[in-house]
Amino acid sequence: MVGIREIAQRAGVSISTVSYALNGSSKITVETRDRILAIADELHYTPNLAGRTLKKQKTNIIGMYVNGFGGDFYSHVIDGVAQVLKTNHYELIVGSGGNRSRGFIPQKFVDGAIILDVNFPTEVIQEYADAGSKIVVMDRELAHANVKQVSLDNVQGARQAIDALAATNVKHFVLVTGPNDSPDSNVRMQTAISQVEQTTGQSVLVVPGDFTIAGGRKAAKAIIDTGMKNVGIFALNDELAIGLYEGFAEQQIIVGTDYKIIGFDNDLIGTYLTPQLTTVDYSKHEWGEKAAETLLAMINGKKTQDYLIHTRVISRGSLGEK
Amino acid sequence: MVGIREIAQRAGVSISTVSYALNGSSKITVETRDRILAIADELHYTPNLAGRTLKKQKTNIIGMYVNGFGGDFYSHVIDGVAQVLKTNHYELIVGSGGNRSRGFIPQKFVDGAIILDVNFPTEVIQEYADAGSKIVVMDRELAHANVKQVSLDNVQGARQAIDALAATNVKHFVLVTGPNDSPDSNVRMQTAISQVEQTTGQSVLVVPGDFTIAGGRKAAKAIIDTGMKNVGIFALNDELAIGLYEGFAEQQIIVGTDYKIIGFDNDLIGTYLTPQLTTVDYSKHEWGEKAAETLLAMINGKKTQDYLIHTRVISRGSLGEK
DNA sequence: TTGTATGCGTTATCAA
DNA sequence: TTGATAACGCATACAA
Repeated sequence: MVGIREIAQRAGVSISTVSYALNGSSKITVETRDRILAIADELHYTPNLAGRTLKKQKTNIIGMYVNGFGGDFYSHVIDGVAQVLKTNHYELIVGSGGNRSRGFIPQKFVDGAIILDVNFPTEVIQEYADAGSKIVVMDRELAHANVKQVSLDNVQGARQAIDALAATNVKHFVLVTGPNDSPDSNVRMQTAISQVEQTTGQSVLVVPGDFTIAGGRKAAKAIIDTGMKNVGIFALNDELAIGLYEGFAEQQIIVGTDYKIIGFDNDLIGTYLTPQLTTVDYSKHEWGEKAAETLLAMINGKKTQDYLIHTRVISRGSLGEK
Repeated sequence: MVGIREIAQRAGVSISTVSYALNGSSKITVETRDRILAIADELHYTPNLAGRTLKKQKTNIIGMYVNGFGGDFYSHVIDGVAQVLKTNHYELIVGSGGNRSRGFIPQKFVDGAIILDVNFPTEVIQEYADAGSKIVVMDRELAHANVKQVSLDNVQGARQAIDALAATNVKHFVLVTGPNDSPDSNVRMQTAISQVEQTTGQSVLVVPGDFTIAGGRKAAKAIIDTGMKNVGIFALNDELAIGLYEGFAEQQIIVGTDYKIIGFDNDLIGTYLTPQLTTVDYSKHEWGEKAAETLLAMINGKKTQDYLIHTRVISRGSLGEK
């Protein structure tokens, strides 16, 4: 490992002079600086991160924690985060699936963290925040001086979904939900239920799901078994909707007439279904951007506030449109 | 930041005693150890990574570099890597899209790196390896003492694809390729061409693509324009195949009769096409596992060799199978 | 069994 | 303009 010591020796100067040269200080002459830089280059010198971090107590690295990398979703969120960090000269590292790299947060190896992983326990986040780490959460509510939220506007999205369904004059409303412990699922569900009651006066049938394709398939069977016709289904995410399609297809039922479906998330696969899936969309990229911007503001001691990402319906055909 | 110094003070011992206690050394009495650990726990002590790294010259962190997180692909590979690392008590950090975090490699912040990103320049890898970093490449050939390859058996896969097409007695063979500078594309193409010549004696039409859906759509137009019928198309990846489906669909052409298609990669979306896409499959998870195992072996100074991931055809319908 | 002292690579303060 | 030196947090050889 070649360090500033070796460079200093070769250049016949002290290590502090080398440090000045490498950091572009104006305290030394241009000649010495150039000479030192040339030697550093020749030796393929790269500063040691651990040493620098130890001294500076700052890494310029942000940690992002996600649930997994599957599907099209995280890709766009991470891209949004990465873009903002890049222009602000921060590094991004991504940890997934509850591996121990979350330890980077209390160890201060990351200057801040962005969390989009329901499996990351809230108590742990709280503990880290107590210890002084700056954190942005994208998937829960958490009031803490060192934590800010950048969340999806699930309320708006659920209302839009119900309104779109109601506009097709369906007779029955069905909700296919996510897991019980998912805040996203619960907010969407509660909002949808009250929205149906307020705007149509009708009641709602709730079919429990789990945000997976398999769950949607099971839900389809349950819905068929009720014998109801002209039903509008709000699948609380697109994976459930995909499962519904599959479940209905097994019974030769085409979506869009007796069963109208609207999803949530605008998953790419929805565009490959027949008919294409109508869904609640939002900018995943923007979501990531805002999370990163908020975190950087916190780190730099600027004022910030929680942020909501707005939603909109993309009409594609699964409500029988066109 | 609470460090061993503060713990030592509270416990009325020296910092080395604290260090021994924290590292479970048997040099100290059980009582002092427990007492120290209790205090550490009470103060919410977390070891500082930079300090420890500086001393140990080892981080137990592996860096993985991918092209992006889009789609279903990287998810499985990363899972495979993560699983092996976890059981061996290594951390995984993932960098994507040419961000500067690749600097972690020469800075020795990662003990080794796994690269699956064609945009990661080979010269840079070589330079890092020259400087002593251990690296596993999954997407290119690179002979170097500090670099091992864990690659897809593109030759086997391409042969299997051509054989499957040939078995349907197509008259014409068409290849839709990836970018010129993609080793995957080039190996598959060259193998496919010679396989067609050797087994059928026929010649091959090559339509340049770029591994994207848009590229596939364009290729579909080009193929239709030739006026050929009964043609077997080997799309060098599934995204191209998806684009082909779309391009054919625009002309009301259903895949599987005049145009038979086989893809490569077994992308999830292929199962949502009609007919479902027949494709060359391989275990993405195993690919990741082998890469991680190889890297760990290198780090631990064990003997290793390059590894090939084998392939197989999954028959689903786009060759006109039932 | 515990303490003292040194060094990992870097930055930064102070003195020359 | 440059150099000597301390400090960051931790691990460990050696002394007590």
